[in-house]
Amino acid sequence: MSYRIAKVIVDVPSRETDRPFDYLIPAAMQGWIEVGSRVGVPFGRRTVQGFVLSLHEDTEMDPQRLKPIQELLDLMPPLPQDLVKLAEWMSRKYACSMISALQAMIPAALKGKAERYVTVPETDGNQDEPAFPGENGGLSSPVLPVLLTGEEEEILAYVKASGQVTMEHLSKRYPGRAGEIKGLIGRGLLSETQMIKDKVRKKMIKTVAAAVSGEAAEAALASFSGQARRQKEVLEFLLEVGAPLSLQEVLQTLRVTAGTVQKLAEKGYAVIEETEVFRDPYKNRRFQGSEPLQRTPEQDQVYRKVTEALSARSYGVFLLHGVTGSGKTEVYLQTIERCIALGRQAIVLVPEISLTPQMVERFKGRFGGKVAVMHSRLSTGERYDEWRKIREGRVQVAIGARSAVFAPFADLGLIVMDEEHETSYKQEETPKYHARDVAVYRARQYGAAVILGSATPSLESYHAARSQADELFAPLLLEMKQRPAGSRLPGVHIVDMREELRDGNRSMFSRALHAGIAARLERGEQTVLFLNRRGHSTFVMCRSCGYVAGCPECDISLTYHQKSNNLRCHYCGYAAPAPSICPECGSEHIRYFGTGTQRVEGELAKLFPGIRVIRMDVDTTTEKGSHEKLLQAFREKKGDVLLGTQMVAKGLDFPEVTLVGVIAADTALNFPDFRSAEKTFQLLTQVAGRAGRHQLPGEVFIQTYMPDHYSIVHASAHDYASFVREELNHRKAMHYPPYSRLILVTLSHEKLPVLLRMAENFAGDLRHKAQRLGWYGNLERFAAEALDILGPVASPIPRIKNRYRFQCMVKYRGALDAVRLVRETSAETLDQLRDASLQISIDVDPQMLM
DNA sequence: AGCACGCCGACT
DNA sequence: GTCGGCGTGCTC
Repeated sequence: MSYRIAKVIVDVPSRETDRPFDYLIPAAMQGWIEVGSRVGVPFGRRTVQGFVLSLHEDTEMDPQRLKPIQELLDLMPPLPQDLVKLAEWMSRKYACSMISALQAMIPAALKGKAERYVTVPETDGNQDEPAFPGENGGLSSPVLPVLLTGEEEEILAYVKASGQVTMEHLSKRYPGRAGEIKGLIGRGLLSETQMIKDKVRKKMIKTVAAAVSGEAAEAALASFSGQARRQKEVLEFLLEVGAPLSLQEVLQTLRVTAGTVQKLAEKGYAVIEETEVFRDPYKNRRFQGSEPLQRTPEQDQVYRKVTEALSARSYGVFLLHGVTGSGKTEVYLQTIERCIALGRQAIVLVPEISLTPQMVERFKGRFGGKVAVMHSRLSTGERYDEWRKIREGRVQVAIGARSAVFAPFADLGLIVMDEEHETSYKQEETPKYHARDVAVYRARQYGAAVILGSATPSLESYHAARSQADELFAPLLLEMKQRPAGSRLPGVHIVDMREELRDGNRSMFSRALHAGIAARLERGEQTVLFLNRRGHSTFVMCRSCGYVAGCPECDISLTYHQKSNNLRCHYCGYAAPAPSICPECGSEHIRYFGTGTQRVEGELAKLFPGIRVIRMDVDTTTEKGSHEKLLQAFREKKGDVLLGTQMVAKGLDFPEVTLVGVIAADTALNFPDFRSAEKTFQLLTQVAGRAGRHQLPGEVFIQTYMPDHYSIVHASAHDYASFVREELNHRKAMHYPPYSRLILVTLSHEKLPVLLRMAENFAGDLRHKAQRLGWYGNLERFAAEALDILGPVASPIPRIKNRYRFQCMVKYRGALDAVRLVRETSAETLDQLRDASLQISIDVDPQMLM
């Protein structure tokens, strides 16, 4: 049986090309082309990269019209078959194109682009067979006495002399002569070929090894006269080592030249080979080994449940609700160990922000060379190599952020998702997937286990575990409530800032927090101060007229960057120098409202002269490694206070921190997002978990203007269950997730009035269709299957990059295929309106409503 | 997305 | 007269 046809998804990001195209498989590629292969195919008048979706013996197309696959780009298909299936599922679930789903699964290094080459065709016999009958060559002019201009002669001669030239190089050498080059190609005097070129090559090094041994080696050594002393030395060295060495290394150690080694190789005494090497981002790091700890009874119970599923090779999702400090990581490590012992592989997902060197250290320490790390700070080449280690089965564990969920293991056994509730698991760009959903789907494919770990599980996961309503996603709830001996949850005090103000304290520190910091300074203990970044952006405002510097292309205020003294838009990248007088009224009272953290830092310096503050925010952590350096400094007690945003709340463990202060707990609460209470609760619980993890008892102060808000009250009591009960009641009443599902549709256009009309049009169509299906408007009646459409309304950021934005929110419940409805309606709208400026973006299960 | 074809304005 | 503007249509 032979497959002659391959269905290929081409790398052309457009709605019309988001379907498979049929290609012939050339005889020479038979058996090499597989599902998941990356190929170069002719597409229109150019060559593009594509992925093989499936293989067939036949085609529904006219076989005459099919073109053959031009090249196979990798020996091993970059995508195993299961990932191709996953991509199909993703494109349905998230309304994204197949190519964007496939692209998300492979490292950027494999996003090849065609490069054009020009050669002089061989003209020995003057009747050139056209490469593809029926192609442009069909009518090719018989070889007439051609008249060439001097310019053309020159180009022709140059190409002939060089053999093969890239088009890029040629047009650089002959600027403005594109017409001539095209003409030559058109007349068949030059021929053009295209080949896909990868972004990165495999890194190759030369190695040397002795090619002789034993008696032959003795004889070889003896054969050297006094002339070739250096060669003899090299051979002696190689024989002594007895294994291949990098050429570089040999040259450096023996202080010889490459020529010497070359000579030795020519005599047949040594072999020089090209070997590929893996770029190792952790090459110069040593990791301290670690041994499994004795499991506590709680840890043991979790361990047993998960490993049972592992041994049975049965799909299972486990929601591990463990309080901060209950030892979740140790459970992960031990279950992974078991997974590896069973001959299977594991993926560890962590939020980008907590993928710190400490985290990597723990896994490298336990599993050493069995671990590949996928970090966003790696270079394209490094990422590619870590990925290849996974694909080629050289490692058993992959640890990384969101995209590591696609790690191409052959027999995936376990996926651990730490801090399961984090919003960073949802990708905000296309494909807008949620790593949790992808993890669950993959686990079903492989009969694998998923551990979702968190001290504050997302309401979606928790509710799914409690209700067991969803057959596919019904996690088993496992709890770890105990902290290890010797550490207790800290006492949490809520400070009512309204009262402070009433009593005449206008500072950002309450009297209690102030006293707390003072006491720590005296005792030489450390403090962590946390400031919610939201609502504390660094905008520029004129104090006399109220002017705020905004982006001319986006309806958003510009952010002040201290380093470059300019203003930038973080949506479109617009930058302008910071003004010293107000452009509106000319006043000099224009002020840069520094980051919240800068202001807090200033105030601390005023209140506690000589205090050493380590500030961690976007300004101080942009440089590579600065994050780690600041934490290291704090650990070495080079600072009294660690002051920062989100990033100080994540999994940090400092023995000498006995005080944690939250400057303003409610900034996030005032956000118009139905998850704001949940986010606040999660954040406060995280932060509160930072104090007193070791021998010293800890204390937490939460400053707020809403001391009675349930998210604050329950966080301060470390009471997840009560918070969830209350929050779920709200969600139910409002028909918000987990009692409904959401799809956010954003329409954008250059012209506001046009957009308005089109958005109304779209929403109207959507309503009609939903009505016809009998889905529409039943949400309020608590029907099992119901759908509602809100909007269109202006998006929270009404204009980005000079494009206006309106959005519709689809809320639905039950097993309706609402995504399909939205996708089809959006396609119809685009087809009917035929307005190139209109864009429709679909976000399924949106996390950010802002 | 490209890349070509096709039909109307300001220039040697 | 033509060089070149970008509308629109297609890609196995």
